[in-house]
Amino acid sequence: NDPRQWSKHNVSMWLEWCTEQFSLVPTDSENFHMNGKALCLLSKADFLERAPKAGDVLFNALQLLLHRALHTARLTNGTHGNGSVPRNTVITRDIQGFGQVLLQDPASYNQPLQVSPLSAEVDSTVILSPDPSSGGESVQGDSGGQQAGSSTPSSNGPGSAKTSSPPPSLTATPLLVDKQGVMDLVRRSPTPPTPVVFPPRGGVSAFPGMLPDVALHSMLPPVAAKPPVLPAPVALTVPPVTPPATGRVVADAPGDKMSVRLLWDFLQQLLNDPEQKYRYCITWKDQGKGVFKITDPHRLAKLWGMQKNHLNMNFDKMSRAMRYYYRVKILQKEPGERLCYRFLRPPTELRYCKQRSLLDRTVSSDAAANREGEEEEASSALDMSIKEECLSPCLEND
DNA sequence: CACCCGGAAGGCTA
DNA sequence: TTAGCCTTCCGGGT
Repeated sequence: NDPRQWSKHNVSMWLEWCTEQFSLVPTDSENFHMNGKALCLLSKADFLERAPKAGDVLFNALQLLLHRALHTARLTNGTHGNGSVPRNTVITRDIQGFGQVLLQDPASYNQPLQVSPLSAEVDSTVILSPDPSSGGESVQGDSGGQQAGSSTPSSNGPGSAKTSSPPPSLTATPLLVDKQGVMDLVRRSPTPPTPVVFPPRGGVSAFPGMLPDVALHSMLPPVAAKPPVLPAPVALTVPPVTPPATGRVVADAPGDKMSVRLLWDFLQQLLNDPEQKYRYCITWKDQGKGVFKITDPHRLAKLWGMQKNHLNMNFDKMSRAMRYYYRVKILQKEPGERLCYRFLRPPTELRYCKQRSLLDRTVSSDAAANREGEEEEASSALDMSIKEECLSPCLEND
């Protein structure tokens, strides 16, 4: 019953169920093609972007579920009754130099979760703040076990029939979402439901919606030449997620099949952030040419690690991944300047080229031939893939 | 010391 | 089971 434990199937059933229950404009379930963990990491803006007409209600419904799940977990665990901020969670194995993650009061449904900027680089714990009414939630990262409600929804597998009744995981709960309550929340919502628009920047598009930007944004200090020494937690929106047993911290990014699981995409999204929130760690040098500079390799690597739920990520490892892109001509090093790289293909091209093998083939055939026809061949292979991919619906709004 | 490089092996996911 | 995409580790170079 904990939405964080839903499978993709559960998520899509929940979507259907909500649509019917709340008489919502049907939402393309492809836009929410993710598991519960990822779903919980979406911000309200993400919801609105994926479901402009129903996102508000869906978001609030989910927040209610989450709130309830947290409450249930607390009751079940009953471990943290000792006042102030309980330290309950180690997010995952052997975190090195990672910032604290502070989960905020879940009562404010419109602001899922808060994470402080990467801090002193010494703390390796994730702290879930207590619900105002009681202790905190405790989740165990390493144990692999799920706390409260450990009978995971995965047991209600694909066998469940498509009906108008709530998905199995929902029916099991007495009342998970009160329709009126959801509508109330929507009404009381301080910010009007406004679709989020990511303006394209320059020649490179910003892949709207692919990155649960809130999650990332919240991990970062506000744009500043030098990261602040970490004051109070910055408003951040990472829902109170259970430390992922297997999944990714940030999301199985929906909306695009490549998603931000890919490094180049991640870099592009940071570079193209509409508010330039990440320029302290990565910034365009010449956007037109795709040249960018990594200004803080360690923080960038931490962010990437966060994205992939590899919290031991460092720049050495991340740069290794980047070097694999040399071979397929996605990236190249800018000679002579440290930490300076160049994208060799526009993101629009890359987005459609899901199969690296395609790039590989292209590149290797290039090598076999001579250097001259390189780009053309690569391009034509990409063109083919683009043609194929264009047959499927495209969420892009470049 | 920090960055850079690429081989090798292995993990995770779809 | 497999392919893709890293992640991790490493030895070596600048």
